[in-house]
Amino acid sequence: MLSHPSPATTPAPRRERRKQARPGELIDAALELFVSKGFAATRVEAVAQKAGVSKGTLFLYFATKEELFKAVVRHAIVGRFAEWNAEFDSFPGSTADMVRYAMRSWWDQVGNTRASGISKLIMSEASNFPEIATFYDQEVIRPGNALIGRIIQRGIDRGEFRCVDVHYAVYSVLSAMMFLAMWKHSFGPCMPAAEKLDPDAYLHHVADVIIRGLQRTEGASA
Amino acid sequence: MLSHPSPATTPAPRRERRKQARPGELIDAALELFVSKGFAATRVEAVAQKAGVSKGTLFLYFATKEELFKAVVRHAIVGRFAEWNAEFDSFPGSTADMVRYAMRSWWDQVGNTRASGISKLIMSEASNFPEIATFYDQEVIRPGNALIGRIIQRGIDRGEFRCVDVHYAVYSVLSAMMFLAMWKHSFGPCMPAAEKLDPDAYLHHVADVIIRGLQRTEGASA
Amino acid sequence: MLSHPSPATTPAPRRERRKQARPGELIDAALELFVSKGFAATRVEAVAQKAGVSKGTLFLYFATKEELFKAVVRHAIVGRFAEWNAEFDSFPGSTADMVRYAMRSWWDQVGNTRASGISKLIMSEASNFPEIATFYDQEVIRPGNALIGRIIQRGIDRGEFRCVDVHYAVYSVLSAMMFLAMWKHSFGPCMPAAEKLDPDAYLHHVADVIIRGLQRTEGASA
Amino acid sequence: MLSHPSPATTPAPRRERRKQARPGELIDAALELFVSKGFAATRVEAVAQKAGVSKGTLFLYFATKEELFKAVVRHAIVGRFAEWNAEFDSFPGSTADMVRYAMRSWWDQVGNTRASGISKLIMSEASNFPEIATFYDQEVIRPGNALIGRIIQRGIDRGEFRCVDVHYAVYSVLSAMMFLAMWKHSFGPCMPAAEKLDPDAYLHHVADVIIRGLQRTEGASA
DNA sequence: AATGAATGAGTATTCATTCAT
DNA sequence: AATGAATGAATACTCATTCAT
Repeated sequence: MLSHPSPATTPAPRRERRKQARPGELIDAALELFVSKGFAATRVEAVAQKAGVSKGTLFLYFATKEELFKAVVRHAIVGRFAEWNAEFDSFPGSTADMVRYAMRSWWDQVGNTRASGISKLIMSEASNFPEIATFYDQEVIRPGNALIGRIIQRGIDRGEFRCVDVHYAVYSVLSAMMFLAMWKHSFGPCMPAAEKLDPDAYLHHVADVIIRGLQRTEGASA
Repeated sequence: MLSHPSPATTPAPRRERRKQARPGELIDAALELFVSKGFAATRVEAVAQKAGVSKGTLFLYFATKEELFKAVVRHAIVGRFAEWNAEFDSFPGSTADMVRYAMRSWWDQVGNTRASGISKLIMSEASNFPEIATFYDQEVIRPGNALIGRIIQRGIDRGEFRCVDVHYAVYSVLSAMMFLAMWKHSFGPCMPAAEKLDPDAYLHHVADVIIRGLQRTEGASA
Repeated sequence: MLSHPSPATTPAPRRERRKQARPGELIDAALELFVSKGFAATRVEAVAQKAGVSKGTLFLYFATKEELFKAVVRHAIVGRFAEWNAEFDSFPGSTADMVRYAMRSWWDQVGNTRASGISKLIMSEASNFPEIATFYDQEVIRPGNALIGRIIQRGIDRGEFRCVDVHYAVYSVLSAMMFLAMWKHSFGPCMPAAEKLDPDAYLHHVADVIIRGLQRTEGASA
Repeated sequence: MLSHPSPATTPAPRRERRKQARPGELIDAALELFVSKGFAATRVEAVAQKAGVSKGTLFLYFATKEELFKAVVRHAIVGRFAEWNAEFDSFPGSTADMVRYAMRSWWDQVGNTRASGISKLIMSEASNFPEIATFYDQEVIRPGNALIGRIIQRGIDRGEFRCVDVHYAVYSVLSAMMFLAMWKHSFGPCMPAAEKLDPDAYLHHVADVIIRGLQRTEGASA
């Protein structure tokens, strides 16, 4: 705001970068930072820098830091559920295999992806952004729940699984996956190599327990 | 695991002349705020106010906001493990009952307490406070893991459980509890009443699946 | 004093392909915005938009916002004084009529024009742009003063007016006109219709008082 | 926001000032700067510095820059009208003297005071702060108008003044004072000494013209 | 011990200005 | 000539931290 005669202010010769600077790159950068540092502790400047653009450019695409946050969440919710539901309808094998397949699928396509950070992010920030939590619940949690529920119901219908309360049985599977996602983005990075939780082995063993726990048996009681 | 003199969970019944505003009250207030808003988004002034003291007083007891944070975490970790280990050594019933008892115990004494927020807090802030994450791992995760591990091992030793890989089987139990704690402090508060997850039913059903999944059976295959 | 090709005061009837978006349109747009919002609070983008061109184009014509400001002021000062001076030299009627005529002329050709905003603008920004204030003083104030001064002197010379101190008597006329210009661009727009100051009536009555105040009389004392 | 282990950040030992830092000092400083630079071009930091406090302190007393602005305006409107109205009711002399006295009074108590900057400020910012302009109109302009109107009416009632339209005659007086106030804060400071408008002489001569213009006479016509 | 006024480094956001197209 | 994406210096406002009382 040069409001005075201005004694020849050098206009500063800048440039350097020239690009499409797609909002996508900003969202990617933001996702990573939000996930690891949280919303409040992430500086927009850091996001811009990570995306290789200037602070100003970020605000060209997202009016506020909060808008950026919402965009990050929305972007990560590329509902894979339609696709998964279809796979489910035509799944040929046993329901036990199906549960295993579902968990692996989730891991390969979501859990082991940067997108899994969203789960942690949402859980961490839920009380700061209730509307987003609600949105996430409807767009992700509920459909995910429904999908798992249908799988378990199939097991029951086909006589493979016990007559469990589907509503709660779902959480056996869900909690296992969510825990892994959380872990990966919280303790994961700061554990010494020796302590690291191996996701594949984790999924294998935990799925095994869950499946046996759901299956029909002759023996076993409380 | 309610660790301070204040006997109730009610918002602190402030007596007239609150001489000696104990750091405990500050820690309680801080815990609640850190859990719901996160470290960065919590203002020390809000903590002080919630504790009924002035901002200046807070700094009398905790040199920095970060020290306050550490104190909150340390304070919540008054390892109940020794006690639990003792209970375990003399537990009379079946290992299945023991698992159920352990999960309920955890819920009654930790999960259903404000202290459970610590889990969420640590997970959320782990990457911002790696040393605390490490500390928490050593003081809480590892002992907890060990305890659960001993229980499962007992089941195996006594022929009640299958010969599972104890190291991973532990996570079946752990993930179920951690998930509940996270949920309670993230989505829990913003779900409509109808959608609310009932912790007791959750624990009951999930424990059931896990126990059956661990138990020896004659039938059941992949 | 409408100084650009655009013949009307209407918001510029933009033709299809506005090739050659003349600087004049930018100056018009800038004048309006500077007058109502002030220099600092006016965004160049708003000026460009109002002129129907892009921000970049504006800088094609004006190196800086400050240059634009100067151009606006300079442009509005196409001294009508030569013309008025000529009219004065050949004015046939009484000096009282002449004063009235001068005030009406000013109103019709300047005051009631968007150009009158310049007065307000300069007064508002004088301390931020002293050189422009000086410039304005020399190009507008002083000539205007001189012109009014000559009129009053004529009245004195012809025995129509008292022997007042011309230097100060001038301000009786000047202040009346400046006040009207300021009012129009400040309170004017935000007064309820009922309160609005009617410029014609204002000029009529105020001119009347001034003229009688300058005229020779037999009675009247302090 | 120290979110990392923090490698011993030097907490910066500052202090230096210790005072009552009354909001009044901030308002004074703000008045001066707003008047000379305008609202937008005034930096809050400059205001704080001029008041001898830190930026943070300013925001301790005024939530936003705009609140500060409003406080400045409100503060300057210490309605002197009650007092003036009283003086008017018991004024012993001629109405001509009264007009002279009123103008001098205004100059001594307002115009020649830092408070006069408010007039300029309001006029300059009226379209950016319409609500304040309205407020000012009601609290200052209207009462001022009424007061002058009563004086003129007195002149008419007592046969000293002609039967002018009081509503407009008021502006003869008002415009003269407002012009002086504006001038003082705009061109005043940037005129060479030789050119300076002498307020006393200005008021004297202009008042003279106005009074004669209002007074009853035997001669004089259009 | 306790307070709360004061501080100033830090951060989101704006906007004049540049430049490849 | 004209554009509009990109830039980054500038500025309002926040909040952890200090210190006289």
